[in-house]
Amino acid sequence: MDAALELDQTLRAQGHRSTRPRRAVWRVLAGADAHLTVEQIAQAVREAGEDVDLASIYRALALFAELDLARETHLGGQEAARWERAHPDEHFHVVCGVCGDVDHHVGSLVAQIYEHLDEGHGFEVHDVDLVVTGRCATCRGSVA
Amino acid sequence: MDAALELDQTLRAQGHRSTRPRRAVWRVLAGADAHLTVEQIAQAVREAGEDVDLASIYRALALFAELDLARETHLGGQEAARWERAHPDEHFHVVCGVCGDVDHHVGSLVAQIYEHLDEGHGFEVHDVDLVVTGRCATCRGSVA
DNA sequence: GTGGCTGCAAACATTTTGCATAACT
DNA sequence: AGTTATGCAAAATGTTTGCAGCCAC
Repeated sequence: MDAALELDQTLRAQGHRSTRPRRAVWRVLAGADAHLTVEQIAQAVREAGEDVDLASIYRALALFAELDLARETHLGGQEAARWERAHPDEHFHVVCGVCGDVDHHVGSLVAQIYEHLDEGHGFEVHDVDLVVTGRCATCRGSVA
Repeated sequence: MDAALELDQTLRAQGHRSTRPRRAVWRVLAGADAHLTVEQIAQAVREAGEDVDLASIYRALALFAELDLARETHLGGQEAARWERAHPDEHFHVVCGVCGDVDHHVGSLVAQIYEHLDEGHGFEVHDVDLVVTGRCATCRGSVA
């Protein structure tokens, strides 16, 4: 239970409480391989036998983001936000508009952006949100 | 009236009509230097003496996007969408969280992303949405 | 004249908030 | 016990849609 420990310790270290809803949300987030909407998290929590109110999920996620445990991403336009456990490595998202698949791309691009803005323009970068939409190789091949 | 002509011709070429609301929205979009929310566009249209319903603005913008006349961007999280006239050059947005200023950065980064994904992974890129948040040089200096 | 477009109002989806109660420490 | 966090419900926000009438073609 590595992830569970990380949650408990991080929460306590900042004066927050380790509660059942927070643990339930975290368990889903840490066990998921994909980017989940809040609705999907709610459903996964329900399927795990627990029940957490949507509002509490929102509050838990906001707290996790503040503690750098989770990260919010907006893949499409006004679509619902997606959440994932915070990864130490910088990455960006590649979304296929046909099959809806979301890929992580870890590379030097994000780091390049940091450098470019910091050294070149004196801009202190907090966050880089890079979403690429298009057609993945598989869908590209199957249609034409 | 260069922009006005572009609108009329593009609309007609695709079988759409040149209407008063569409022209009003376009005039604002073409004359603005910044990224406007739909609400801001509505206000600007009103200040210009015309009156266009919000729904019509949404519909006009959706059409403009389809015709590659305008481009939608989501700067923050669940904030309202921002609109700007489509520029031929690829650029990305740099947002200062302190003063709220939004900068355009034209550079090779976006083009690099295209190449990287297309040649390296067979992914056909439709769109690159890159938003960088942080503190601009001015705000960085004034606070310390 | 006709079909696309607009305005209005109502629906929708997502996220936030107020408050009484429950639960963690 | 003392608070902090939760659940519930209601509000806020941004965007979409159905439909009757209007306007560009």
